[in-house]
Amino acid sequence: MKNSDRISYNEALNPSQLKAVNFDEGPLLVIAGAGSGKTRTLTYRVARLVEKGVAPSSILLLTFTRKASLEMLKRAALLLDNRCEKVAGGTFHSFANATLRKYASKLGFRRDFSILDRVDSEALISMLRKEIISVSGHRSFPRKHSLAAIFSRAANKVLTVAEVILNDYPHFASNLDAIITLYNTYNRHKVENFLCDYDDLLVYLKTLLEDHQDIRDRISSLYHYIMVDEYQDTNLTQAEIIRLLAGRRQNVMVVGDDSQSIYAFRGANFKNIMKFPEIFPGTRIIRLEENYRSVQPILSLANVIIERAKEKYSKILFTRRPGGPLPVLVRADTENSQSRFVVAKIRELNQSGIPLKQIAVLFRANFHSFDLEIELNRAAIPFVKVGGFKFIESAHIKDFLAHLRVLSNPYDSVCWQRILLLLDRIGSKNAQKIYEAILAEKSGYAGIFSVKTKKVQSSGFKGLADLFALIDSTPMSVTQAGEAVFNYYVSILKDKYDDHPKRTKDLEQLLNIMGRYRTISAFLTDMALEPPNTSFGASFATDDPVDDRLILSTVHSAKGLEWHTVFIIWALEGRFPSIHALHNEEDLEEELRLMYVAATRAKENLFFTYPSQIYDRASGMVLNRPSRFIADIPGNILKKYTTEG
DNA sequence: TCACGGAATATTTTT
DNA sequence: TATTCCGTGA
Repeated sequence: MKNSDRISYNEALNPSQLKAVNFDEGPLLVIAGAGSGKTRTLTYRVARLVEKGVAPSSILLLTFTRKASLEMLKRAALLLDNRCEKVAGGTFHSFANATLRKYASKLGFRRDFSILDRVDSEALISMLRKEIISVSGHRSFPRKHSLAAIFSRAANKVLTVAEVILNDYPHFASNLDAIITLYNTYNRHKVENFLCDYDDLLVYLKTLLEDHQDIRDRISSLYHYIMVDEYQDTNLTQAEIIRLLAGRRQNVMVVGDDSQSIYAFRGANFKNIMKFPEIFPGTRIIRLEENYRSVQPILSLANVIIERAKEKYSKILFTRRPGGPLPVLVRADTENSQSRFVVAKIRELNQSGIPLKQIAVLFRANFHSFDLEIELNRAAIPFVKVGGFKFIESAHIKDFLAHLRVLSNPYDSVCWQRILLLLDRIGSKNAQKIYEAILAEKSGYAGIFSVKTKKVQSSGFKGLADLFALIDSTPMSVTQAGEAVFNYYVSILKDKYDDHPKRTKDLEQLLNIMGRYRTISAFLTDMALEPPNTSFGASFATDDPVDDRLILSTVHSAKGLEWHTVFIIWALEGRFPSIHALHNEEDLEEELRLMYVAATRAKENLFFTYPSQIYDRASGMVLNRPSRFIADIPGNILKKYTTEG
């Protein structure tokens, strides 16, 4: 662990990186191009501050994923020593959560509030929706998924629901009033039942800092140095939180790339990075423009693509990796010939010695890979599709966790609903009644013991009450409580799913994880904010020795990654850019950046493919032109090619 | 009021 | 491909 030699910053870093790492006080904006060693720079800066004697706990490092922050601190610890692991921070959401638990009372909130993930908030919306619709009686009311998207967008962009609908969902305008009513109901319900969705965490933190100067001063005096990764992906609320935390010191270093801002649909505002110097006067700007990833032809093409962006910090990436083949644009006849071309090319590369896991196929939307997946199966090429399946969102995990969640927050209506619907003969109406009866007792989850309705006798309700009685009467460790729930739930699981062995394994693994926690709420918080992302059951069950697999991924999920060879399929006008973005300039700009992100994933080889003509059923349009982002690029930068047959 | 089955629908998703 | 939603019969 200990590294007694001094860190050799001069050898490890290029001049720009070094400037950023050695930067001392004041606001700093690092524009870090794709593949320019952004993580390296942050890591070295953490190490340097700690080496200089700055207390690790007074450094706050905020990121978007748990993986990113762990990775950086681990690498910093390797450079210096494990003091670096003590640096404060994590994700925006986990930081917000920790702060809110501490000061919950200031906001009139229970300390044991529940965190709703996307599935939970959709469930809640769906629950509340039934009441609204029966009143207003509209057909073609948006689905819960769309409703959650609208609400989240409103929160993230600091807009009203009406504005969001009129701007982005005009086809729901006829339901405007009902949707607004539902939104208000949703928000009220969350407050009354101590539920926080992801967006609330940020909004409440911002409110806390704004409304309570004493708390703001206390928190901001804790952190002498603040660093933010992926700043281009912050939304207005997050930018405001940073501003409020910066306090008088203004020692804020943000790192990002405006050209890689691709999360506007989630409320990210890439203008935050443009405006940073205005918010923090005296900002020093450092650009990292040397790319360590791609060969020159790929970089030249990427530069041409992003050149067309209207608003950006100008930067020209360069590389010291000359040579390499030109990127290729391949025109195929049909969707299937596109797939067959990709399969054939992958075979060829693989036979020439490129491991499958060094090859990725990227696409704009998840369903774009369906046909390719069929061809890959036929060709017996193993692959993994990333970003698809979410372990923590699978029903059996959510069922299990729901039983634990009502223990810490007995008002958690979403979980009660979930728990009760598992029982025979109990549907949404009965569940609602029982939930109200539990609350009426005003004795926490113990209210369940005194619930008495006719239906309740014949259903499995007794078993459920027994479970809570057991937990209530016996002092239990976290794991023991988990085991009690597990023993109760497995019988339901076996009834409900024919693949229960795999799911049971998942739960057993989850019990193992629980052993690491001292309290149930700590466990639940991590499951909501920093969950494990693989299915244990699946990895043990599919005893597959193959770990060399081709990667299929959406472009969004590919950000930050790199491969020897990258295929970008469906480089077709109407697909990429998406048909939904064609009539809005801002959306088109984002599609352009998305294409840039896609292209800059490749180290050696880059292929774009498109079918020459397809009928898009959703829009009723024929799509037959290559993506505008690469259509007119000269042949000395992008080679054109047509599949035969 | 619940359970079930068929028809309709679908951009992207770090928390 | 996988959900979600809605109508039907018990």
